[in-house]
Amino acid sequence: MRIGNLAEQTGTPVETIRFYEREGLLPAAQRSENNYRLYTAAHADRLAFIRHCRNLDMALDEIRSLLRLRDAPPQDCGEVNALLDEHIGHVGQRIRELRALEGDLKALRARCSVPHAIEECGILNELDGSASHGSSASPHRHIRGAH
Amino acid sequence: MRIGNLAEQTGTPVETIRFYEREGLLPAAQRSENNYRLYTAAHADRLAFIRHCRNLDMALDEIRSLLRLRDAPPQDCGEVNALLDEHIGHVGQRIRELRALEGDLKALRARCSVPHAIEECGILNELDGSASHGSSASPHRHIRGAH
DNA sequence: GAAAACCCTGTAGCCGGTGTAGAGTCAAGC
DNA sequence: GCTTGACTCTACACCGGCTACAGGGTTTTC
Repeated sequence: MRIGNLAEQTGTPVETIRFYEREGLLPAAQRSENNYRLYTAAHADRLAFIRHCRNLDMALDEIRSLLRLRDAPPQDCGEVNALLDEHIGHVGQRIRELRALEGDLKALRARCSVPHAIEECGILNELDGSASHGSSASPHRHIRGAH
Repeated sequence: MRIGNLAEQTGTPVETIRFYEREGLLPAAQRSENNYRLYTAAHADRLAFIRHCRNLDMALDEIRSLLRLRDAPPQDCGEVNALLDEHIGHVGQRIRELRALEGDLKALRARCSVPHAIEECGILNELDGSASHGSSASPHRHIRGAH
C-alpha cells in the first residue's frame, strides 16, 4: 500500500504520516524501486492507534510511551493506567483553569452591557487598571491548542 | 526607566518585552547614548494592559485589536464588546470540547481498573480497535496551550 | 503524448514566547 | 587601575504538532 492509500484509509494527511516517520512514531516503510514508501497492515494498525491517541489529545511523547508499552514483552499494564491517569489529570486541570478564566471574562464583559463612549468603557478601564483580581490562566502545561 | 526595571515592575521577562516590541504591541522605546532602551510610565501602562489581556488568554492579534480601539478617537465601544464576546465564545467552546474529551478518557480508563497482563489490557485493545465512538477533540481553533 | 494525479526531499512558517552566544557598558570593591 | 558581577544589546535557534510550499520525478488517465 502506498502513502496516499494509507492516508485515505486512516484519515491522516500524507505530510503528517511522513512527519510521524521522522519523529520515530511510525517505523520507516520499505521502499519500492522508484523510492515510494510501501506500507503493510501493521503500519495501518499502528497509525490508527496513534490517531486515536491524538483524538484523545495526548502529546506525541505520551503516545511514544504507550507505543513502547504496547511493543513491550507481556507484563502488567500498570504503567498504561498511570499514564492515562496523568493525562486525565492534565485535562481536568485545564478545564478548571478555563472555567475560572470564563468567569473572569464574563465579569469583565458585564462592566459594559451597553456601548458607551470609548473613554468611559468599563472594560478598557478595567484592563488598564491594576485589577488582576481574578484567577488568571497560568501559562504552564496547558492541554495543547491554539491555531 | 530601563528594561530590567520595567520587567520587574510588570512581572514580565525582559526577552518578552523585546518580543512585544518586535511584534508591534509595544512602541519602540527611546534609546540612551549607549543604546539602552528607556521607558516611560506610558510604556508601563500599556505593557500592564497587554499582560492583563494575556492573563485572560487572549491571542496577540486580539490584543492588537483592543489596543487599536484603546488608541482610537473616542467613539462607542461596541467593538470592544464584540471582541470580548467572541473570545468568551472560544473559551466556552474549548471547555465543551475538553469535557467531552474527559468523558472519553474516563470511559477508556474504566476498561482496565486492575492491572492485567499487557496483551489483555482493555485500554490498549480499545486504542488499537476502530472504536472512535467518542466525540473527539477537533484539532482546530483551540484556546492555546501546550508547553 | 499530454495533462492530471501521485510521489519524493528539503525547507520555512504558524504561535507565544524561551534560551543561547557573543559582545558592549557600568558601578562597586580591592 | 583592574577585576568582578550585574545589566544591556543583537541575532539566532528551539519548543509541538503539524502545514505548506518549491522543485523535482513517476504513474495513470484521456
